[in-house]
Amino acid sequence: MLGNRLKELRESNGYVQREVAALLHVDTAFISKTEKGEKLLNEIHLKPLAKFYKVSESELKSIWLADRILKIVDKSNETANALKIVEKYFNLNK
Amino acid sequence: MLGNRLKELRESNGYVQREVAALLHVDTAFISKTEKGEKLLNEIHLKPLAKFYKVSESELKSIWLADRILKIVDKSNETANALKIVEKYFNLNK
DNA sequence: AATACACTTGTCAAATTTGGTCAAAAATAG
DNA sequence: CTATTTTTGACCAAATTTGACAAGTGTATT
Repeated sequence: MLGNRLKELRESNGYVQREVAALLHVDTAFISKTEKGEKLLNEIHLKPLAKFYKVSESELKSIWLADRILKIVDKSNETANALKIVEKYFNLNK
Repeated sequence: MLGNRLKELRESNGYVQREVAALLHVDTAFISKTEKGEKLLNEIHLKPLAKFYKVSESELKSIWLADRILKIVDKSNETANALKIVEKYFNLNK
């Protein structure tokens, strides 16, 4: 999810992975894996990426959080219920 | 969250932590911590607990999942967005 | 076909998290 | 007061995660 978005941003801006890796001071192999959704970026990388691509950090953070949640849930009623519980807990949605 | 529910179930059924600990083959200290929300139970404990208290495993699993999600989110717009993304991903709701 | 660059993949060490234990302290019940 | 229950804190092994490194694949260019 975040991987796809970042790959899209990278390509539409004409960058190669090496440049993103340099920005974040990580290996290009790691960038490859994050774009493929094999690994998740560290939260501290969201801000520099948002600046780099001129998108809101909030957008990236939302997708990043979604990815983390997706790692622990599946498509089930329990998941649907759990999400409702969390929403109610924070009284998000109205 | 799950801790409160389990404590409620335990007390309303007149058990002490030692008995629950025995059921799960763990220390009473650990039960105390899970009831206080300091530690999360392992998923494998949900089934025996559900049987023990005669509630659905699905209920416990939902709350347990919610707890795990709550550990990685906070009350923010990003959280609200992330939950929407996850719902859409699984097309839960509708 | 050789070189060059972009990307991917496998493996691994180090750091972190998870799921507990143990001993002792504190609360509570009898 | 004393016996039982619950809580606390310090610790730990095992599982997971993070990200580096080396080596591989794909594709253009020459």
